[in-house]
Amino acid sequence: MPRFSNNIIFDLDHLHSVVGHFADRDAFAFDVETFGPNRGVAHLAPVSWLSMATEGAAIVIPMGHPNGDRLISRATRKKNKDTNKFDQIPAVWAAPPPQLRPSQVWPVLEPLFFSDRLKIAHNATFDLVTVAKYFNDTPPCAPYADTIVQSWLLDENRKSQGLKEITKDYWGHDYDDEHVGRQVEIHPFSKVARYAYLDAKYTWLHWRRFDALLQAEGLDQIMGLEMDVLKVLTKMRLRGAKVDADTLEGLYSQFTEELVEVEGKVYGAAGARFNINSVPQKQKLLYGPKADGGQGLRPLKKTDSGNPSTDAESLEAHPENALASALLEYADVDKMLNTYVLGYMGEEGNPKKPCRIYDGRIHADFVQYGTVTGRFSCREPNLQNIPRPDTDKGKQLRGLFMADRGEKLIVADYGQIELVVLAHYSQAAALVDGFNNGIDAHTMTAAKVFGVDFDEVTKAMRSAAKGINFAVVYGAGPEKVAAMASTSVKEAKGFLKVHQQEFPEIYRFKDAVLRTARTRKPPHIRTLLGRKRRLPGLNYSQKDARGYAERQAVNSLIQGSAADLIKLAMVRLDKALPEGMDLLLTVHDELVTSAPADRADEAEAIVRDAMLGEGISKLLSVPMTIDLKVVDKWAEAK
DNA sequence: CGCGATCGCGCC
DNA sequence: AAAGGGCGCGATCGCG
Repeated sequence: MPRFSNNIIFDLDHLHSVVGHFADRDAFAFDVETFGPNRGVAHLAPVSWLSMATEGAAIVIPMGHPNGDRLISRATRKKNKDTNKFDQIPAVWAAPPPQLRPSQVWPVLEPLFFSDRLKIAHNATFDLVTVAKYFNDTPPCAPYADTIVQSWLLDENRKSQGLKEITKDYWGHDYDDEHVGRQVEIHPFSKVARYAYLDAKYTWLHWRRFDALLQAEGLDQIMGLEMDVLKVLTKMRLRGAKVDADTLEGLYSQFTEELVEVEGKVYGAAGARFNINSVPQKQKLLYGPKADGGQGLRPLKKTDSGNPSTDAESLEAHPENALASALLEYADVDKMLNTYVLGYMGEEGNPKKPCRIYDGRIHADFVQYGTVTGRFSCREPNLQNIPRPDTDKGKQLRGLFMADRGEKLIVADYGQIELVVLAHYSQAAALVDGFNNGIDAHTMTAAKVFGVDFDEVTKAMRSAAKGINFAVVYGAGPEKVAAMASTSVKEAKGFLKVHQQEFPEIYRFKDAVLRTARTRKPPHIRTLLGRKRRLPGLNYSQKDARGYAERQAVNSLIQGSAADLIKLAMVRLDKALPEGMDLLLTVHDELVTSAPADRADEAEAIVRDAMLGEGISKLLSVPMTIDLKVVDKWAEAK
C-alpha cells in the first residue's frame, strides 16, 4: 500500500486488495462524506465517499460523486423576479469519472467493519449510524475509538473539538479553508478526494497521538468507559424515541389558537401593536414613562448590558399590571409552541427548522463530548429540556413521548444523586446517616438547620433547606439562598452559618478539593471514575474570577461523578437488556427504557440492577436509590 | 444574507 | 468579568 499518497479506488480488484491490507492491521480510521438535503442526519444521510487510513497508508473510495474536475460554469447568484430574492445557481462541472456503486462497495467492506479490528472515527456515532443503513440498520461492531472523545477527555475546555480545529492545533495543518465537507457535492472531484483522504489520515494520526496522551494522563480507564458508552449512544440514535404525531398536530392547533388570543391581550394592555418578541420594545413599553406610552414600571433588575430585564421574574414582580401579566402568558405559550411543537414538526420551506420526526421517531443526538463536566448534551432536538409534567402544557408535551404499541416505558431516575455523591465524598455524618436511614435529604437538612425533629419539618423549612443544598452544590451565596427561600439575606446568612456548624465535613471537603486541585498542573479535579476537569482559573489572582473557578471545581466533581455513574449504569443496562428492549433516553439522572408490556417486570428488574447493582453501589459509601415507574407515556412518570 | 451576540427560558 | 453549576434553542438585532 502506498504511504499516505492520495490513493483513489475505482475498481473492485483494487478495492479487494486494499481491504485485504486493512484486514492485516489491528486498527483503522474511517470517515464518510454524505451529501444531499439530509447530509447531516446520520440515519438518513447517503454516503458518496468513504475514506480509510491506517499506519502509513490511506485510501478514498468515491461512490457517486457528481462532479469531475473541469469547470463548465461558475456558481452565480441571480435575482428571482417572483420572490425578489437571490437564487443560488451552483457551479457546473464536467462529468465525473466512473465510480464504484455503493452496492458494490459495502459488501466488500462488510467483513472488515464487522471484524474485531479497532474502528476509529472522529465523532464516531455519526459515521457508525451513517454506515449502518448499508448493513440492515446494523452499525459496524465494536471495538471503537473516537478521536473527538479523546480530544475532549484531553481538553474539555476547548472551544471546538472539530477535526479541522484540532488538526490545526496539534499538527499545524489547516486543510479545509474552503469548507469542502460542508457540502461535498458542489466541489470538484479531486478536491473532495483530497479532503476525504485528509480526514481519514488525520483521524488516524490523532488517534495514535491521543492514545499515548490519554495513557500518560491516566485517562485510559475513563476512555474505556466512554467507548462502551459510544456503543450505547449509537444504538439509541438508530432506534429513536417514538412521538405521537397526531397529538402533536393537535397541540399545534391548540397552542397556535391560544397564542393569537394571548397576543390580543398583550396588544390590548399595551394600547398598541408592537413586535411582541422584541426585548428592546418590551423594555420601552414596560419601563418607559407613561407620557411615551409606557407603563412606567420600576425595573426589578438589569440585564448584563445594563438594560432593565423583561424576564419572568421581573414581570412577576408586577402582578397588578395587565401588560406584565399578559406578556408572561404570551412567553409561556410562545415557548411551548415554537421551541417544542414546531421544533419537532418543523416549518414547511424553512431549512433552518426541519421536521425532526422521520419514521414516527425522533433520533436525537446525545453529544458525548457536549459538556465540560462529563454529562451529555443533546441536540436536534434537545430531549433533555422537555417541560416537566407539572403543568397542563408540560404534561401534554412530555406525553408525546410514548411507548410503542404493546410496549411500556420504564422510567427510572436516581434520587438526589448529587447529594449522595456529596455525602460520599464529604462523609458528612448527618448526611450519611440520613441516606442510610432513607430520609429525604432536604428534610434532613431542614431538621438540622432549624433544630427540629424530622416530623416537625414544615414545607417552608424543607424548601429553605433545598435552597441551601443547592447553594452547597452550586456554590451560591446568601442572596440566592434568600431568593429561593423567600426570606431576607440576613436570615439566609444565618441559615448558612448554622448549616456550616451542622455539616462541618462538607466545608472541610470543599477546602480539601480546592487545595488538592490547585497543586496540580494544570489545576484540575478528578471525578469518581478519573475524569478530569481542568480549571486554570483556580490560580487566578483576581478574586472573583478565582471564586468562579472554585465553584466550578466543586460542582464539576459532584456533577461529573454523577455523570460517571449514570454512564456506567447505561453501559450495564445496555449489556443486560435482551433483544426487544432498548434504552431510549438519558437525562442526567434519568434513564428511559422500552420493553414489551408483558415483560415489564423483567425489564424493571434489569433497570434496577443496572442502576443500583453491585458494580455501581460498590463505588459509593452511601446507598443510592432510584424512583422507577412503568408507564405508557413519559409524562406519567412522577 | 449569514453570523455572532444578547436576552430569555426549558431541563437536571 | 463572574458570588448558582451544567446545557440547547428561538427570536431579535447589529455587523460585515
